[in-house]
Amino acid sequence: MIKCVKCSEVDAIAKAGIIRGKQRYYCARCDYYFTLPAAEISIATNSSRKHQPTIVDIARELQISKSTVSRALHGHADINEETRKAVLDVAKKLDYQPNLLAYGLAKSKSLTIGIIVPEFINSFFPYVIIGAQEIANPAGYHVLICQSNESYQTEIDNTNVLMSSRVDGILASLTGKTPNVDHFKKFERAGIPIVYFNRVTTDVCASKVIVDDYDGAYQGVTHLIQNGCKRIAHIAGPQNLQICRDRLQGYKDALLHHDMELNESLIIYHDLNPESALHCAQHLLDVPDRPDGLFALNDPAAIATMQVAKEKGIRIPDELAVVGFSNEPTSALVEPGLTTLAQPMAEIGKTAVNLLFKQMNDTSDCFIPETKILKTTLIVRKSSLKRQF
Amino acid sequence: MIKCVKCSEVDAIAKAGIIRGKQRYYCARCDYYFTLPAAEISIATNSSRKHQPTIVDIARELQISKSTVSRALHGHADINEETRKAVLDVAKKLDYQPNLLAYGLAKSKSLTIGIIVPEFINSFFPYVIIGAQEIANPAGYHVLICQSNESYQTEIDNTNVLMSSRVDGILASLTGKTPNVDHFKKFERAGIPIVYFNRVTTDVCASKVIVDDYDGAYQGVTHLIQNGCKRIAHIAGPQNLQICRDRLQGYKDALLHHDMELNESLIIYHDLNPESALHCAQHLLDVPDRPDGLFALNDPAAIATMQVAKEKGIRIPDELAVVGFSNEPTSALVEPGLTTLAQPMAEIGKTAVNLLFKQMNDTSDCFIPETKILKTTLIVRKSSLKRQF
DNA sequence: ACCGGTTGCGAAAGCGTTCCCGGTACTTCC
DNA sequence: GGAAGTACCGGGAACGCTTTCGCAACCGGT
Repeated sequence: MIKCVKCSEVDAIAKAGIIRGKQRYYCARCDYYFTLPAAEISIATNSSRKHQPTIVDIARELQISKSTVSRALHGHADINEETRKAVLDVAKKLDYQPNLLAYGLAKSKSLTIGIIVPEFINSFFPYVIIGAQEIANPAGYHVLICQSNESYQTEIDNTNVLMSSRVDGILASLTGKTPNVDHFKKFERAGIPIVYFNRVTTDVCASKVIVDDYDGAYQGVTHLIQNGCKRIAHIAGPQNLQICRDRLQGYKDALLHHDMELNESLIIYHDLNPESALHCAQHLLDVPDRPDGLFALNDPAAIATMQVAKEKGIRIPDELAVVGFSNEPTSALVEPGLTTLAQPMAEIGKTAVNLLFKQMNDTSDCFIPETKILKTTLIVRKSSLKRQF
Repeated sequence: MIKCVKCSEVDAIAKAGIIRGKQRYYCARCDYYFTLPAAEISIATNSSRKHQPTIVDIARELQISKSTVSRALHGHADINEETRKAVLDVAKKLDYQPNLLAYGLAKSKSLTIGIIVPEFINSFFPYVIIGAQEIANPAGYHVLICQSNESYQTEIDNTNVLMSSRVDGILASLTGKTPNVDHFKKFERAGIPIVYFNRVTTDVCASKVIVDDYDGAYQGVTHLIQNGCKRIAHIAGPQNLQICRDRLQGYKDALLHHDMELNESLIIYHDLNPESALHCAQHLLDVPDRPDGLFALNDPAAIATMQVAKEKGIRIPDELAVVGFSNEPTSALVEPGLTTLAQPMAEIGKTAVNLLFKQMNDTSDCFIPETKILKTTLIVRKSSLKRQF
């Protein structure tokens, strides 16, 4: 005996097909289609994921409205001190944790900043990230880390992930293969501020944090010259990156200003993949007229070269003096210690986040990007001090 | 001339105080309080944050409902192929990116897994994270990385952040100071699966991924014994961590099984802070009856000891043979190369995520935790091969 | 003509917040 | 004693999405 769920009519009911596996009925009297509720099937289905307390739970417990709870939790005005305390007590009792997703949806901000780095196996980027967190966390922001793994496609994917996550700002360091920054344009269009650091390009108008790469390279190469090197090679990076062009230029200018000849065959291009470093080193040390000095664009490349040199029995620094870039912790551990240009890694992260915050809080309609250039410091170790000199 | 916004009465209007800076009126006829709307003030306020396209935008463009758009975007059934294509086209045209916050709110899942690590300066955890991402990303999950910086309080804070972010699962490796895992219990209560890896404790019933630390330590110490060491020291870790207890036990048993005496004064406890490593090394090498072999609980501690030994002019391995643990890339770079027990780092990450997914998809009401124990491999380098032996 | 069944889509209820508006009750002041 | 002002609180829309369910339109077989 089927009763219409609306008019409780019994006689005017007709079957009206099957819908989603359930019998459908039609009540001719009230012209209404309906199916019968699934009769208490699975009252407690799979409730493995328990209900997390919400402000509504707190409100119910205290018999007040959720607006009041929300106000209380945020120390808003318009709230009685006693009420506030009561809310805070219940919140603690229920172990309430605000739902950041709901918060983000309501406020159109996620309290998250995204960081895209090419890798974090070497210490450079981890240190930058730690610096960034040191500023971001106390400000209530947390950090979503994406690594592009030196892959252009992954970098694009990462931008989409961060876009979907509705991050409030971006810190980015490009891969060596990124030909353009079109995939970052969407952040600009969406009004999401972005600060590039370290690996930047010139063809974009945005805030940047870099070190004085030209100057660092110039210093490093000059140091090699002063230590008696006559044929100085350079492991350069991908030329899409400004950082690599600057270091290359610093190398070139240092040679020229010291009246040394510039030999293109002594410049090798590294694509920043770990394996590539070894190939560069091999190549470099295999040429007939071997260099007696090397300025590498980063410490891993310098260290890789030192390893290969050792295998070949080439003495460092006497037969080959080496200077790296970054002063990663490892450079102090290798034998001999690697002379290198220290970058203020944590400082880079901090500066970048500060720049980002500045841009996020900027209310003027036309924001003027800023470029911060930090200084490098030459750290002299044994890898560059030729004995016979 | 004020008109009541309800009944348009003019005469029965009286002023009724100021509310939030605005004049309030009272209409005696309809017993109604009201204020006047703020008359078009700031039509275009600060719209620096542009509107991101939503499914409603797509729906409007195609004159269909947002339900249909949602279905189309997810390749649902109940959708006409043509409609689906049209939706996809418009989505592409508008550069639509789904709002993960809204998605998460609606579905009560964030497609995010949280990872808590004590640090990521050394290479171990980065490699684990990369392994984890290799499984998580293709499955549509992304990873929220928190580092506790070896601080118990920060670890607690991190659990709260991850709770608020409504992550769908947790991978955790504890600090050396974590006395208990009460702060992780909330995940259990909320039904959020959690897998501990590497730095685990015994006092919790959860899935774990570890390596056979006991066996690794046993192998390492045996190797030292076989290379002629008579007095083998051990830099041990905090005893709240099972991993450290196991390595210590492996060390002890290896000595006992080879009829060597166990000298408690040769065991030094490292709290895992970077500076502490140097203190341990100093202490170890300053004792009058210096050890001739060292098994360190990890590579950084082993390398720190090698550094200190070098400064003191102690020859490695002849005067002090050293074995580390983990096979971080640096251990191959130091001089002499560090003998160590290789951990399958990426494998640990992958296994942990797989275990997590297994638990997330588990529908049975009582999940049985699993512990995966991976194998270590002894990598012999020069730091342990005494010449005169 | 009617029933059984299929296909495709729309309406609307949530998800957990925030925040704008009203509204009540009370105090203060002329 | 009435108007002005203060202190608090509740209702409800909005954020962008998923999902359930209702319903129209159709088709084929009796």
